[in-house]
Amino acid sequence: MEVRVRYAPSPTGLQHIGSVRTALFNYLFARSQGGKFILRLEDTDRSRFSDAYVQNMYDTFSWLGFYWDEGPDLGGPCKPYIQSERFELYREHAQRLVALGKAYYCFCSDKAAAAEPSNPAEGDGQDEAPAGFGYPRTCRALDPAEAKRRADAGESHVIRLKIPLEGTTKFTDLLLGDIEWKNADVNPDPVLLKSDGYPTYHLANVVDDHLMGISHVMRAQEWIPSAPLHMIMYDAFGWTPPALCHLPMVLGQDGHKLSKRHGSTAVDEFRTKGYLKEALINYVAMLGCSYEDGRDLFSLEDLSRLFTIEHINKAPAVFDYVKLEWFNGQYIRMKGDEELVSLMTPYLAAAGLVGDKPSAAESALLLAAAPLVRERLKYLSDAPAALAFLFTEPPLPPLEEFIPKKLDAARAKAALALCKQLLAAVGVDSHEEAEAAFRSKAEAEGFKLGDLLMPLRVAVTGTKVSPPLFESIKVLGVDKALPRIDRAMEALS
RNA sequence: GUCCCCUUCGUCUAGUGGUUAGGACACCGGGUUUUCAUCCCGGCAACAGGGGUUCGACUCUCCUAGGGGAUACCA
Repeated sequence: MEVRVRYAPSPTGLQHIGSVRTALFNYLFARSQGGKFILRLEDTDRSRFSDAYVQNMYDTFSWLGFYWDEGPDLGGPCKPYIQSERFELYREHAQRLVALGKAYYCFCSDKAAAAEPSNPAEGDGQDEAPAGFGYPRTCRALDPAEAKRRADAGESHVIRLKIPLEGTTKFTDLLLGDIEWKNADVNPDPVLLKSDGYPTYHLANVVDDHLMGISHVMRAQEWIPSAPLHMIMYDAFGWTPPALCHLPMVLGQDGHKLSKRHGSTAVDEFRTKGYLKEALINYVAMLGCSYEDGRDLFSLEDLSRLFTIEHINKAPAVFDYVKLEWFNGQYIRMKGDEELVSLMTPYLAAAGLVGDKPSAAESALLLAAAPLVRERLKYLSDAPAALAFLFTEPPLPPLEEFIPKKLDAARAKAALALCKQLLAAVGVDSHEEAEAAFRSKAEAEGFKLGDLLMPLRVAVTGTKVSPPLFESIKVLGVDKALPRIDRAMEALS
Protein backbone atom coordinates (compact mmCIF):
# COMPACT_ATOMS: atom_id res chain seq x y z
CA MET A 1 0.00 0.00 0.00
CA GLU A 2 1.27 3.44 -0.84
CA VAL A 3 2.33 5.51 2.12
CA ARG A 4 0.50 8.80 2.19
CA VAL A 5 0.89 11.13 5.14
CA ARG A 6 -0.20 14.67 5.67
CA TYR A 7 0.56 17.82 7.55
CA ALA A 8 -2.67 19.62 8.34
CA PRO A 9 -1.98 23.00 9.88
CA SER A 10 -4.63 25.41 10.94
CA PRO A 11 -3.85 28.96 9.85
CA THR A 12 -4.73 30.46 13.18
CA GLY A 13 -1.24 31.48 14.24
CA LEU A 14 2.37 31.60 13.18
CA GLN A 15 3.97 28.28 12.37
CA HIS A 16 5.09 26.83 15.66
CA ILE A 17 8.29 24.88 16.08
CA GLY A 18 6.30 22.01 17.55
CA SER A 19 3.97 21.72 14.58
CA VAL A 20 6.84 21.99 12.20
CA ARG A 21 8.44 19.06 13.96
CA THR A 22 5.27 17.07 13.35
CA ALA A 23 5.42 18.10 9.72
CA LEU A 24 9.05 17.08 9.53
CA PHE A 25 8.42 13.65 11.00
CA ASN A 26 5.65 13.11 8.50
CA TYR A 27 7.88 14.25 5.69
CA LEU A 28 10.73 12.02 6.81
CA PHE A 29 8.43 9.07 7.15
CA ALA A 30 7.06 9.62 3.65
CA ARG A 31 10.53 9.96 2.21
CA SER A 32 11.89 6.96 4.03
CA GLN A 33 9.00 4.87 2.72
CA GLY A 34 8.97 6.25 -0.77
CA GLY A 35 5.53 7.68 -0.07
CA LYS A 36 3.78 10.99 -0.49
CA PHE A 37 3.68 13.96 1.87
CA ILE A 38 0.56 16.05 1.57
CA LEU A 39 -0.35 19.49 2.82
CA ARG A 40 -3.91 20.18 3.78
CA LEU A 41 -5.05 23.51 5.10
CA GLU A 42 -7.49 23.10 7.96
CA ASP A 43 -9.09 26.50 7.89
CA THR A 44 -12.39 25.59 9.47
CA ASP A 45 -12.05 27.91 12.43
CA ARG A 46 -13.28 31.05 10.78
CA SER A 47 -13.01 33.20 13.88
CA ARG A 48 -9.27 32.74 14.22
CA PHE A 49 -8.39 32.42 10.56
CA SER A 50 -6.10 34.92 8.91
CA ASP A 51 -4.53 35.14 5.47
CA ALA A 52 -1.36 36.33 7.10
CA TYR A 53 -1.01 32.96 8.77
CA VAL A 54 -1.49 31.15 5.49
CA GLN A 55 1.26 33.25 4.02
CA ASN A 56 3.44 32.58 7.04
CA MET A 57 2.91 28.87 6.51
CA TYR A 58 4.10 29.03 2.92
CA ASP A 59 7.02 31.27 3.84
CA THR A 60 8.08 28.95 6.61
CA PHE A 61 8.25 25.86 4.48
CA SER A 62 9.78 27.62 1.53
CA TRP A 63 12.52 28.68 3.87
CA LEU A 64 12.95 25.34 5.59
CA GLY A 65 13.13 23.67 2.23
CA PHE A 66 11.19 20.52 2.80
CA TYR A 67 8.00 20.57 0.85
CA TRP A 68 4.87 18.59 0.15
CA ASP A 69 4.12 16.53 -2.92
CA GLU A 70 0.46 17.55 -3.04
CA GLY A 71 -1.09 20.66 -1.62
CA PRO A 72 -3.13 23.78 -2.28
CA ASP A 73 -0.37 25.41 -4.28
CA LEU A 74 0.79 22.31 -6.12
CA GLY A 75 -2.52 20.63 -6.68
CA GLY A 76 -2.85 16.89 -6.81
CA PRO A 77 -5.37 14.09 -7.31
CA CYS A 78 -7.32 14.91 -4.15
CA LYS A 79 -7.81 18.61 -4.62
CA PRO A 80 -8.92 20.91 -3.29
CA TYR A 81 -6.54 20.75 -0.34
CA ILE A 82 -8.15 23.61 1.51
CA GLN A 83 -10.98 22.59 3.76
CA SER A 84 -13.02 25.73 3.31
CA GLU A 85 -13.20 24.80 -0.36
CA ARG A 86 -14.55 21.39 0.55
CA PHE A 87 -17.36 22.90 2.58
CA GLU A 88 -20.22 20.91 1.06
CA LEU A 89 -18.43 17.65 1.52
CA TYR A 90 -18.57 17.86 5.27
CA ARG A 91 -22.24 18.73 5.44
CA GLU A 92 -23.02 15.81 3.21
CA HIS A 93 -21.02 13.45 5.33
CA ALA A 94 -22.45 14.73 8.56
CA GLN A 95 -25.94 14.28 7.23
CA ARG A 96 -25.07 10.85 6.04
CA LEU A 97 -24.16 9.96 9.59
CA VAL A 98 -27.44 11.40 10.78
CA ALA A 99 -29.29 9.31 8.22
CA LEU A 100 -27.37 6.29 9.41
CA GLY A 101 -28.46 6.99 12.96
CA LYS A 102 -24.85 7.56 13.99
CA ALA A 103 -25.22 11.29 14.57
CA TYR A 104 -27.99 13.68 15.50
CA TYR A 105 -29.12 17.27 15.30
CA CYS A 106 -28.61 19.33 18.42
CA PHE A 107 -30.36 22.61 19.09
CA CYS A 108 -28.86 23.41 22.45
CA SER A 109 -27.33 26.83 22.78
CA ASP A 110 -23.60 27.02 23.03
CA LYS A 111 -23.97 27.87 26.67
CA ALA A 112 -26.37 25.11 27.56
CA ALA A 113 -24.02 22.61 26.00
CA ALA A 114 -20.94 24.01 27.70
CA ALA A 115 -18.79 21.51 29.51
CA GLU A 116 -19.04 21.62 33.22
CA PRO A 117 -18.70 19.17 36.04
CA SER A 118 -22.08 17.77 36.87
CA ASN A 119 -20.96 17.19 40.41
CA PRO A 120 -18.69 20.03 41.53
CA ALA A 121 -16.35 19.11 44.37
CA GLU A 122 -17.44 20.37 47.72
CA GLY A 123 -14.00 21.54 48.62
CA ASP A 124 -13.40 19.57 51.78
CA GLY A 125 -12.01 16.52 50.08
CA GLN A 126 -15.24 14.56 50.34
CA ASP A 127 -15.73 14.46 46.61
CA GLU A 128 -18.87 13.13 45.14
CA ALA A 129 -18.71 10.22 42.76
CA PRO A 130 -17.23 11.02 39.34
CA ALA A 131 -20.05 11.81 36.93
CA GLY A 132 -17.80 13.47 34.38
CA PHE A 133 -17.80 16.52 32.18
CA GLY A 134 -19.11 17.43 28.82
CA TYR A 135 -22.28 17.77 26.90
CA PRO A 136 -25.20 16.07 28.69
CA ARG A 137 -26.49 14.56 25.45
CA THR A 138 -29.79 16.35 25.74
CA CYS A 139 -30.72 16.32 22.08
CA ARG A 140 -29.73 12.73 21.55
CA ALA A 141 -33.21 11.84 22.83
CA LEU A 142 -34.99 13.99 20.24
CA ASP A 143 -37.13 12.26 17.67
CA PRO A 144 -35.00 12.13 14.47
CA ALA A 145 -37.83 13.07 12.15
CA GLU A 146 -38.85 15.97 14.34
CA ALA A 147 -35.25 17.12 14.64
CA LYS A 148 -34.77 16.95 10.90
CA ARG A 149 -37.88 19.03 10.38
CA ARG A 150 -36.62 21.72 12.76
CA ALA A 151 -33.20 21.74 11.11
CA ASP A 152 -34.70 21.95 7.65
CA ALA A 153 -36.89 24.78 8.83
CA GLY A 154 -33.77 26.74 9.51
CA GLU A 155 -33.45 26.46 13.25
CA SER A 156 -29.86 26.95 14.35
CA HIS A 157 -28.24 23.63 15.07
CA VAL A 158 -25.13 21.55 15.16
CA ILE A 159 -24.65 17.89 14.35
CA ARG A 160 -23.21 15.66 17.03
CA LEU A 161 -21.71 12.22 16.83
CA LYS A 162 -23.35 9.47 18.85
CA ILE A 163 -20.68 7.96 21.01
CA PRO A 164 -21.80 4.48 22.05
CA LEU A 165 -22.89 4.56 25.67
CA GLU A 166 -21.35 1.22 26.45
CA GLY A 167 -18.48 -0.90 25.28
CA THR A 168 -14.94 0.01 24.44
CA THR A 169 -13.02 1.33 21.49
CA LYS A 170 -9.52 0.15 20.85
CA PHE A 171 -6.85 0.94 18.37
CA THR A 172 -3.23 0.13 17.84
CA ASP A 173 -0.77 2.97 17.87
CA LEU A 174 2.34 2.25 15.84
CA LEU A 175 4.47 3.73 18.56
CA LEU A 176 2.50 3.20 21.74
CA GLY A 177 0.91 -0.14 21.05
CA ASP A 178 -2.63 -1.11 21.90
CA ILE A 179 -4.76 1.57 23.49
CA GLU A 180 -8.24 0.82 24.74
CA TRP A 181 -10.90 3.28 25.88
CA LYS A 182 -14.18 2.78 27.55
CA ASN A 183 -16.70 4.57 25.39
CA ALA A 184 -18.07 6.12 28.55
CA ASP A 185 -14.76 8.00 28.81
CA VAL A 186 -14.84 9.34 25.30
CA ASN A 187 -15.87 12.96 24.83
CA PRO A 188 -19.67 12.65 25.00
CA ASP A 189 -21.13 13.30 21.58
CA PRO A 190 -18.73 15.82 20.12
CA VAL A 191 -19.87 18.36 17.56
CA LEU A 192 -19.17 17.34 13.98
CA LEU A 193 -20.76 20.20 12.13
CA LYS A 194 -20.83 23.63 13.72
CA SER A 195 -23.74 26.00 13.61
CA ASP A 196 -21.96 28.06 10.96
CA GLY A 197 -21.96 25.03 8.72
CA TYR A 198 -18.25 24.41 8.98
CA PRO A 199 -17.00 21.07 10.21
CA THR A 200 -15.03 20.67 13.40
CA TYR A 201 -11.57 19.20 13.21
CA HIS A 202 -12.92 15.77 14.06
CA LEU A 203 -15.23 15.52 11.10
CA ALA A 204 -13.04 17.25 8.57
CA ASN A 205 -9.95 15.33 9.48
CA VAL A 206 -11.66 11.95 9.25
CA VAL A 207 -13.48 12.70 6.02
CA ASP A 208 -10.41 14.17 4.36
CA ASP A 209 -7.97 11.56 5.56
CA HIS A 210 -10.24 8.95 4.10
CA LEU A 211 -10.94 10.75 0.84
CA MET A 212 -7.31 11.65 0.38
CA GLY A 213 -6.15 8.11 0.96
CA ILE A 214 -4.04 8.94 3.99
CA SER A 215 -2.37 5.73 5.13
CA HIS A 216 -0.73 6.94 8.31
CA VAL A 217 -1.66 9.71 10.69
CA MET A 218 1.31 10.98 12.64
CA ARG A 219 0.42 13.68 15.09
CA ALA A 220 1.31 14.80 18.60
CA GLN A 221 0.31 12.78 21.63
CA GLU A 222 -2.06 15.48 22.77
CA TRP A 223 -4.40 13.98 20.20
CA ILE A 224 -4.62 10.59 21.80
CA PRO A 225 -7.87 11.34 23.62
CA SER A 226 -9.66 12.11 20.38
CA ALA A 227 -8.37 9.04 18.61
CA PRO A 228 -11.15 6.74 19.87
CA LEU A 229 -13.67 9.28 18.75
CA HIS A 230 -12.16 9.23 15.29
CA MET A 231 -12.16 5.45 15.28
CA ILE A 232 -15.85 5.48 16.13
CA MET A 233 -16.42 7.76 13.18
CA TYR A 234 -14.48 5.60 10.74
CA ASP A 235 -16.55 2.73 11.94
CA ALA A 236 -19.79 4.67 11.53
CA PHE A 237 -18.87 5.48 7.95
CA GLY A 238 -17.79 1.92 7.35
CA TRP A 239 -14.28 3.02 6.46
CA THR A 240 -10.93 1.47 7.27
CA PRO A 241 -9.03 3.88 9.46
CA PRO A 242 -5.45 4.88 8.71
CA ALA A 243 -2.63 3.66 10.95
CA LEU A 244 -2.10 5.93 13.91
CA CYS A 245 1.18 7.08 15.38
CA HIS A 246 1.17 9.59 18.19
CA LEU A 247 4.42 11.47 18.44
CA PRO A 248 6.00 12.49 21.74
CA MET A 249 5.31 16.06 22.76
CA VAL A 250 7.83 18.87 22.91
CA LEU A 251 8.05 20.54 26.28
CA GLY A 252 9.66 23.67 27.67
CA GLN A 253 12.27 23.62 30.43
CA ASP A 254 9.52 23.51 33.06
CA GLY A 255 8.03 20.35 31.64
CA HIS A 256 4.93 21.92 30.16
CA LYS A 257 3.91 22.04 26.55
CA LEU A 258 6.31 24.33 24.71
CA SER A 259 4.87 27.81 24.50
CA LYS A 260 5.83 31.45 24.20
CA ARG A 261 6.77 31.75 27.82
CA HIS A 262 9.66 29.37 27.24
CA GLY A 263 11.20 31.56 24.55
CA SER A 264 10.86 31.70 20.81
CA THR A 265 8.39 29.22 19.39
CA ALA A 266 7.47 30.65 16.01
CA VAL A 267 9.75 29.47 13.23
CA ASP A 268 9.83 33.07 12.08
CA GLU A 269 11.49 34.10 15.31
CA PHE A 270 14.23 31.52 14.91
CA ARG A 271 14.76 32.62 11.36
CA THR A 272 14.99 36.27 12.31
CA LYS A 273 17.38 35.52 15.12
CA GLY A 274 19.71 34.01 12.58
CA TYR A 275 19.30 30.30 12.96
CA LEU A 276 20.18 28.23 9.93
CA LYS A 277 17.47 25.99 8.60
CA GLU A 278 19.89 23.08 8.67
CA ALA A 279 20.41 23.54 12.39
CA LEU A 280 16.73 23.87 13.12
CA ILE A 281 15.83 20.80 11.11
CA ASN A 282 18.65 18.74 12.52
CA TYR A 283 17.88 19.68 16.09
CA VAL A 284 14.14 19.30 15.85
CA ALA A 285 14.45 15.96 14.10
CA MET A 286 16.39 14.68 17.08
CA LEU A 287 13.77 15.71 19.60
CA GLY A 288 12.20 12.42 20.50
CA CYS A 289 13.97 10.44 17.85
CA SER A 290 17.38 8.99 17.19
CA TYR A 291 19.11 8.03 14.00
CA GLU A 292 22.63 6.67 13.92
CA ASP A 293 24.17 6.12 17.30
CA GLY A 294 27.13 8.35 17.94
CA ARG A 295 26.44 10.84 15.22
CA ASP A 296 24.69 14.13 15.70
CA LEU A 297 24.97 16.04 12.46
CA PHE A 298 22.45 14.96 9.86
CA SER A 299 21.31 16.60 6.66
CA LEU A 300 17.70 16.48 5.57
CA GLU A 301 18.70 13.80 3.08
CA ASP A 302 20.38 11.73 5.78
CA LEU A 303 17.31 11.99 7.95
CA SER A 304 15.04 11.04 5.07
CA ARG A 305 17.01 7.88 4.59
CA LEU A 306 17.50 6.94 8.23
CA PHE A 307 14.11 7.74 9.71
CA THR A 308 12.16 4.88 11.26
CA ILE A 309 9.23 4.79 13.64
CA GLU A 310 11.14 2.26 15.74
CA HIS A 311 13.60 4.97 16.69
CA ILE A 312 11.02 7.37 17.99
CA ASN A 313 10.84 7.70 21.73
CA LYS A 314 7.63 7.48 23.67
CA ALA A 315 8.55 10.01 26.30
CA PRO A 316 8.18 13.72 25.72
CA ALA A 317 11.30 15.77 25.01
CA VAL A 318 12.39 19.08 26.47
CA PHE A 319 13.33 21.74 23.96
CA ASP A 320 16.86 22.87 24.72
CA TYR A 321 17.70 26.24 23.23
CA VAL A 322 21.33 25.86 24.28
CA LYS A 323 21.80 22.71 22.32
CA LEU A 324 20.10 24.24 19.31
CA GLU A 325 22.59 27.06 19.55
CA TRP A 326 25.41 24.55 19.36
CA PHE A 327 23.92 23.04 16.23
CA ASN A 328 23.67 26.49 14.74
CA GLY A 329 27.32 27.14 15.38
CA GLN A 330 28.22 23.84 13.78
CA TYR A 331 26.33 24.63 10.61
CA ILE A 332 27.61 28.18 10.39
CA ARG A 333 31.13 26.81 10.53
CA MET A 334 30.40 24.46 7.67
CA LYS A 335 29.48 27.29 5.33
CA GLY A 336 31.82 28.41 2.62
CA ASP A 337 32.69 32.08 2.32
CA GLU A 338 30.22 32.93 -0.38
CA GLU A 339 27.31 31.20 1.21
CA LEU A 340 28.08 32.73 4.57
CA VAL A 341 28.17 36.13 2.94
CA SER A 342 24.78 35.69 1.39
CA LEU A 343 23.42 34.47 4.71
CA MET A 344 24.83 37.43 6.61
CA THR A 345 24.01 40.10 4.09
CA PRO A 346 20.37 40.64 5.07
CA TYR A 347 21.44 41.24 8.66
CA LEU A 348 24.19 43.61 7.65
CA ALA A 349 21.82 45.43 5.35
CA ALA A 350 19.19 45.72 8.04
CA ALA A 351 21.83 47.28 10.27
CA GLY A 352 22.61 49.79 7.53
CA LEU A 353 26.16 48.52 7.09
CA VAL A 354 25.74 47.54 3.45
CA GLY A 355 23.08 48.10 0.83
CA ASP A 356 20.30 45.62 0.27
CA LYS A 357 22.10 44.79 -2.93
CA PRO A 358 25.71 45.19 -1.83
CA SER A 359 27.97 47.05 -4.23
CA ALA A 360 30.93 45.31 -5.78
CA ALA A 361 33.19 46.91 -3.21
CA GLU A 362 30.97 45.85 -0.36
CA SER A 363 30.75 42.35 -1.70
CA ALA A 364 34.50 42.09 -1.91
CA LEU A 365 34.78 43.32 1.64
CA LEU A 366 32.17 40.83 2.81
CA LEU A 367 33.87 37.96 1.12
CA ALA A 368 37.13 38.84 2.78
CA ALA A 369 35.38 39.25 6.12
CA ALA A 370 33.59 35.90 6.14
CA PRO A 371 36.59 33.90 7.34
CA LEU A 372 37.05 36.38 10.20
CA VAL A 373 33.69 35.68 11.78
CA ARG A 374 32.78 32.18 10.79
CA GLU A 375 34.17 30.68 14.00
CA ARG A 376 32.68 33.42 16.08
CA LEU A 377 29.03 33.61 15.15
CA LYS A 378 26.41 31.90 17.25
CA TYR A 379 23.66 33.44 15.14
CA LEU A 380 23.68 35.28 11.85
CA SER A 381 22.31 38.23 13.78
CA ASP A 382 25.69 38.48 15.52
CA ALA A 383 27.28 39.48 12.24
CA PRO A 384 26.58 43.24 12.27
CA ALA A 385 28.16 43.81 15.66
CA ALA A 386 31.15 41.69 14.75
CA LEU A 387 31.79 43.36 11.42
CA ALA A 388 30.61 46.93 11.90
CA PHE A 389 34.17 48.26 12.14
CA LEU A 390 34.78 47.31 8.53
CA PHE A 391 31.98 49.48 7.24
CA THR A 392 31.84 52.43 9.58
CA GLU A 393 34.24 54.16 11.86
CA PRO A 394 33.36 52.92 15.33
CA PRO A 395 32.61 55.50 17.99
CA LEU A 396 35.57 56.20 20.23
CA PRO A 397 35.45 53.71 23.10
CA PRO A 398 35.88 54.88 26.71
CA LEU A 399 39.55 55.51 27.37
CA GLU A 400 39.92 52.75 29.93
CA GLU A 401 39.23 50.27 27.16
CA PHE A 402 42.59 51.15 25.65
CA ILE A 403 44.60 50.60 28.77
CA PRO A 404 45.74 47.05 29.49
CA LYS A 405 45.78 45.85 33.06
CA LYS A 406 48.69 47.20 35.11
CA LEU A 407 49.47 49.84 32.50
CA ASP A 408 48.51 53.50 32.24
CA ALA A 409 47.39 55.88 29.53
CA ALA A 410 50.92 56.91 28.66
CA ARG A 411 51.98 53.33 28.11
CA ALA A 412 48.93 52.63 26.03
CA LYS A 413 49.69 55.62 23.90
CA ALA A 414 53.28 54.47 23.54
CA ALA A 415 52.01 51.08 22.44
CA LEU A 416 49.88 52.71 19.80
CA ALA A 417 52.83 54.70 18.56
CA LEU A 418 54.81 51.51 18.16
CA CYS A 419 51.96 49.82 16.39
CA LYS A 420 51.63 52.67 13.98
CA GLN A 421 55.33 52.44 13.21
CA LEU A 422 55.17 48.73 12.66
CA LEU A 423 52.11 48.93 10.51
CA ALA A 424 53.80 51.45 8.30
CA ALA A 425 57.00 49.44 8.19
CA VAL A 426 55.84 45.85 7.71
CA GLY A 427 52.12 46.09 7.07
CA VAL A 428 49.80 43.14 7.57
CA ASP A 429 49.85 41.47 4.22
CA SER A 430 51.64 38.58 5.78
CA HIS A 431 50.35 37.50 9.17
CA GLU A 432 53.57 35.70 9.89
CA GLU A 433 55.75 38.65 9.21
CA ALA A 434 53.48 41.04 11.02
CA GLU A 435 53.28 38.84 14.02
CA ALA A 436 57.00 38.27 14.11
CA ALA A 437 57.63 41.97 13.90
CA PHE A 438 55.14 42.83 16.63
CA ARG A 439 56.43 40.07 18.79
CA SER A 440 60.04 41.14 18.68
CA LYS A 441 59.13 44.79 19.06
CA ALA A 442 57.03 44.00 22.07
CA GLU A 443 59.88 42.16 23.63
CA ALA A 444 62.33 44.94 22.89
CA GLU A 445 60.08 47.59 24.36
CA GLY A 446 59.03 45.63 27.41
CA PHE A 447 55.45 44.93 26.37
CA LYS A 448 53.61 41.70 26.54
CA LEU A 449 52.39 40.98 23.05
CA GLY A 450 48.79 41.17 24.20
CA ASP A 451 49.37 44.52 25.87
CA LEU A 452 50.82 45.90 22.69
CA LEU A 453 47.99 44.61 20.56
CA MET A 454 45.04 45.42 22.76
CA PRO A 455 45.22 49.19 22.38
CA LEU A 456 45.56 48.69 18.64
CA ARG A 457 42.57 46.37 18.62
CA VAL A 458 40.43 48.85 20.48
CA ALA A 459 41.58 51.72 18.33
CA VAL A 460 40.86 49.95 15.04
CA THR A 461 37.79 47.87 15.84
CA GLY A 462 36.29 49.88 18.65
CA THR A 463 36.08 46.92 21.01
CA LYS A 464 38.23 44.62 23.08
CA VAL A 465 36.60 41.65 21.42
CA SER A 466 37.16 41.38 17.71
CA PRO A 467 38.20 39.02 14.97
CA PRO A 468 41.94 38.37 14.70
CA LEU A 469 43.65 41.72 14.51
CA PHE A 470 46.10 41.46 11.66
CA GLU A 471 43.56 39.86 9.41
CA SER A 472 41.02 42.47 10.39
CA ILE A 473 43.36 45.30 9.55
CA LYS A 474 44.28 43.65 6.32
CA VAL A 475 40.63 43.47 5.30
CA LEU A 476 39.95 46.98 6.49
CA GLY A 477 43.09 48.42 4.92
CA VAL A 478 46.05 49.90 6.74
CA ASP A 479 45.19 53.30 5.34
CA LYS A 480 41.86 53.22 7.14
CA ALA A 481 43.40 51.90 10.32
CA LEU A 482 46.04 54.58 10.75
CA PRO A 483 43.66 57.51 11.29
CA ARG A 484 41.86 55.48 13.93
CA ILE A 485 45.15 55.04 15.73
CA ASP A 486 45.81 58.75 15.56
CA ARG A 487 42.39 59.45 16.90
CA ALA A 488 43.02 57.13 19.82
CA MET A 489 46.42 58.62 20.56
CA GLU A 490 44.95 62.07 20.69
CA ALA A 491 42.25 60.92 23.04
CA LEU A 492 44.87 59.39 25.30
CA SER A 493 46.92 62.56 25.46
C1' G B 1 -12.39 15.16 39.64
C1' U B 2 -12.14 11.46 35.51
C1' C B 3 -9.59 9.15 31.55
C1' C B 4 -5.13 8.30 28.74
C1' C B 5 0.14 8.38 27.90
C1' C B 6 5.08 8.51 29.82
C1' U B 7 9.67 7.48 33.32
C1' U B 8 18.27 5.96 31.59
C1' C B 9 23.25 11.56 33.56
C1' G B 10 20.65 18.77 34.46
C1' U B 11 18.95 18.24 28.89
C1' C B 12 18.67 15.16 24.08
C1' U B 13 19.61 10.12 23.71
C1' A B 14 22.20 4.67 22.85
C1' G B 15 20.78 0.29 25.05
C1' U B 16 15.79 -4.97 23.18
C1' G B 17 18.31 -10.57 30.06
C1' G B 18 24.80 -11.07 31.36
C1' U B 19 27.95 -3.77 29.32
C1' U B 20 33.41 -0.71 33.51
C1' A B 21 25.45 1.52 31.31
C1' G B 22 28.00 4.51 25.58
C1' G B 23 27.56 9.38 22.95
C1' A B 24 26.10 14.67 22.44
C1' C B 25 24.85 19.56 24.74
C1' A B 26 25.66 22.05 29.28
C1' C B 27 29.02 22.36 33.37
C1' C B 28 34.14 21.91 35.65
C1' G B 29 39.46 21.36 34.80
C1' G B 30 43.75 21.55 31.27
C1' G B 31 46.10 22.64 26.38
C1' U B 32 46.55 25.77 21.71
C1' U B 33 45.99 31.21 21.09
C1' U B 34 47.17 38.70 19.94
C1' U B 35 41.15 39.53 22.47
C1' C B 36 36.78 36.67 21.79
C1' A B 37 35.69 32.37 19.70
C1' U B 38 37.03 27.83 17.39
C1' C B 39 39.77 23.46 18.16
C1' C B 40 42.05 19.40 21.24
C1' C B 41 42.46 16.52 25.94
C1' G B 42 40.40 15.13 30.64
C1' G B 43 36.51 15.11 34.47
C1' C B 44 31.59 15.27 36.82
C1' A B 45 26.93 12.97 36.17
C1' A B 46 21.63 8.45 35.18
C1' C B 47 18.61 3.23 34.91
C1' A B 48 12.01 6.93 40.04
C1' G B 49 10.69 3.30 44.23
C1' G B 50 8.87 -1.56 45.68
C1' G B 51 7.22 -6.48 44.60
C1' G B 52 7.55 -10.56 41.26
C1' U B 53 9.64 -13.85 36.71
C1' U B 54 14.76 -15.55 36.05
C1' C B 55 20.92 -18.63 37.51
C1' G B 56 20.99 -13.35 36.28
C1' A B 57 17.34 -7.62 35.38
C1' C B 58 18.12 -0.81 32.86
C1' U B 59 15.99 -4.49 29.69
C1' C B 60 9.90 -8.90 30.94
C1' U B 61 5.57 -8.24 34.54
C1' C B 62 2.63 -5.97 38.52
C1' C B 63 1.92 -2.08 42.04
C1' U B 64 3.11 2.75 43.90
C1' A B 65 4.97 7.50 43.14
C1' G B 66 6.04 11.42 39.98
C1' G B 67 5.43 14.01 35.34
C1' G B 68 2.60 15.23 31.14
C1' G B 69 -1.79 15.41 28.12
C1' A B 70 -7.09 15.47 27.29
C1' U B 71 -11.67 16.59 29.00
C1' A B 72 -14.61 23.23 23.34
C1' C B 73 -19.51 24.86 17.98
C1' C B 74 -9.87 25.44 18.68
C1' A B 75 -7.15 22.64 16.14
